[in-house]
Amino acid sequence: MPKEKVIFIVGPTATGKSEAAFCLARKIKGEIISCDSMQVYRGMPIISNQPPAVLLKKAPHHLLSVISPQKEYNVSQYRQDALKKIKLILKKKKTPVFTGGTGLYMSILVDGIFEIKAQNQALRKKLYQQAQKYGSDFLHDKLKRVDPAASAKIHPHDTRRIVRALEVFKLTGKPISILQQQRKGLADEYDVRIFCLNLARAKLYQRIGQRTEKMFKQGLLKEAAKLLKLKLSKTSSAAIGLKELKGYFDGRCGLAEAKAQIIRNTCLYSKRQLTWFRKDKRIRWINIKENDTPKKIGERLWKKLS
RNA sequence: GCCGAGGUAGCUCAGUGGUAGAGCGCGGCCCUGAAAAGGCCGGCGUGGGGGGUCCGAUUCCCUCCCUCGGCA
Repeated sequence: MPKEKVIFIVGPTATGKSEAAFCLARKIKGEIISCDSMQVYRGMPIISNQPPAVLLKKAPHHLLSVISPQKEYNVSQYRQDALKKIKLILKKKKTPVFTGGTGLYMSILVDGIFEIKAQNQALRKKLYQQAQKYGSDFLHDKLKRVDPAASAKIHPHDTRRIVRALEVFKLTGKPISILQQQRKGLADEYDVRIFCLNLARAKLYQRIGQRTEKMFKQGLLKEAAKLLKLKLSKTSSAAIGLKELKGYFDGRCGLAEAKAQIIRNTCLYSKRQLTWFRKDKRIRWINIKENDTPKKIGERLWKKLS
């Protein structure tokens, strides 16, 4: 029996993934699952650039607007949510079509993550305090003693990963470098196809600028103001646009400057996304041109599936 | 026209008589429970033009050009 297909359409932001995924899903009786760390949040459709309402109406979309922006969310939780959706969709004899730009989410789905629950906010907080007091190198030395492999891999300044590695070790008594080898993902079970949409760099940046303008026209300011009144979680508050507009609302910079910052930070983000995707050799690249319509891109994807 | 300040990286600017740095940008990379986050690497340059002093000038002197502020 042939393996069931699970499709991923990834790529840097502003390449038209949502539309292309929609067109493909239509052709193959697929249902779309978001692979995006921000679109899971409610109340931020503009800032997180969710697919337009027209598309949402015409095809089933999953994992959009499912979490309160006041709540934390993470890869592991995403993975569990996504796995449930896959089963649900396959049961209906339909094909899951993931689309989004969060490289880690994709990779954790495709390749897996270690299942042991090892997270403790209090411990984490304590470790961060230590990092601040004695420096990240201090914690890095500590890690070196319990998990030399991890410490060799993590840069002494990368506080996040050092803290995480120590947290896991303290909670489980096992080195994270060992646990990380225990992973089983979709690739072991399904016929996973990954496509990455891409544009010439200059065009990509140009589109990001255009899209940012569009977001403002759609009511970004209003949405951001509303969000900023809430006590946002660490995760949701990291959305590009929020910190920049907060500066504007607080009178620390003008609107034009805030907008320029949003565009710049989005371009930087898109570059990091590309780095992530480039290293995954399973990805099939779809180079798109300025005037390619979503329908045309959807067709190209469809042809590459068979 | 006169007086003052200044012309150094894509931008904002620092510095030095022994051919130049920082932040941002730009490019590349890493990534296993915050990932739109976090971290690492790379200087990408006819030092406004010309002349002079000097072993040696981006640095000192002269001159021209340009920009900004003040006075006319």
